Amino acid sequence: MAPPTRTPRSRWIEEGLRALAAGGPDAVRIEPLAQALGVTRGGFYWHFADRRALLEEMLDTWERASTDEVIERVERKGGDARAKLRLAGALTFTEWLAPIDLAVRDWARREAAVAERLRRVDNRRMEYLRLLFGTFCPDEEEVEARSMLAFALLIGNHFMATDHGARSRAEVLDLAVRRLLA
Amino acid sequence: MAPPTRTPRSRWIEEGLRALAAGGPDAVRIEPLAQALGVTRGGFYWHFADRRALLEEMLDTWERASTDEVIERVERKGGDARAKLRLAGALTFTEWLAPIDLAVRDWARREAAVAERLRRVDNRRMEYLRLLFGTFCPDEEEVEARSMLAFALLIGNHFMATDHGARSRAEVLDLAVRRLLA
DNA sequence: CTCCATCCATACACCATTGTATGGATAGAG
DNA sequence: CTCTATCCATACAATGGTGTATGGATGGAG
Repeated sequence: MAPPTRTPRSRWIEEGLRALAAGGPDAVRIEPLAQALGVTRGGFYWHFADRRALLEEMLDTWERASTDEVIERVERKGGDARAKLRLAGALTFTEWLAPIDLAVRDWARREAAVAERLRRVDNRRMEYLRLLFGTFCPDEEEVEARSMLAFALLIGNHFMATDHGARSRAEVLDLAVRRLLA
Repeated sequence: MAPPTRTPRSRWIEEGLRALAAGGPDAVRIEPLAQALGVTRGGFYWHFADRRALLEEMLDTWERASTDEVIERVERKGGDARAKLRLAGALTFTEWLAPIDLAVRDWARREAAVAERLRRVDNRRMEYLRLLFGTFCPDEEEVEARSMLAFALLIGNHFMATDHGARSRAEVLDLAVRRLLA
């Protein structure tokens, strides 16, 4: 009754996320996407009502991948709070997720609906940070300050373009992280 | 010999920066810019060779405004290192400069020439941060860590979309800043 | 008053992309 | 083998931009 889906929704979404990561939301164009997938736009409008619908589903996919899935993996691996903090940071800013995160972050500045999603995602992450910092930080104000600093550090690490003399960026990052986990 | 320039280069650049701040580099389109200035594109191509040339000059303007001018103003005002740090942060992320900074930061991810400029700007800022932190921080590694954390905090502050329960963002920011200046 | 540097309007050719409409192609269920 | 759900190709009209060419306006210097 159904021949195997040749290029299903998921492939359009995947390719869309790749385009978003590489060039921002304005770079998510149907025509080039189809070209990248080796087909014409014909099939696209069978799967999606229009461009907006694709963007919407891309964000759905990203939202799930960058919160629940990350936290679940961290919890499954276990370890003490400091290890969990390091792992959570690494998993939310993988080579695949980081550029999408940054693109969405910039996108959110100009689209209220995207901002709303980012707020949900960031709040979920901060919630988790507070939980972890809270396990070895008695003062509530310090938990909040460290959580914000930690989150900002990860974002800044990707958005900053500085050299650090003899040190590598990774070394400086580690220095900063150590300070936050002290 | 010269009638008063009606809409000189500077007005195109200014409007261009406004568009960049609001919608990223892809939103800097000649036609809408002209419309915003109440003229047609006729005059644009008298001032600039093409769209690229405008973008280039916009970045020139931004580069100057967000480094030399800021540092010069901070030094003129004076005060101790901690006061200078706070002021420098406030001046580089004014309501006018902040959104341009963020847009350029995202833009730099996909255009090598923009990345090169941002590197210059960020290095100049970090240099200044190191200088100031160095006045009350003996350990060189700590100077580097604090400088990076401070810079990342300011960027993250604008790119993050979190709530903080009872506290306001400004309060949490202040908590974090205090921790960095301790 | 005239001239000319400066800026603007208009028209043109061109391009990339969107969304719609319609007619296939294809492969597994039956 | 046939049927049908699924997907693709193609053609079309429309939109919104780019850059070029050309012919004005306009107002202060002289």
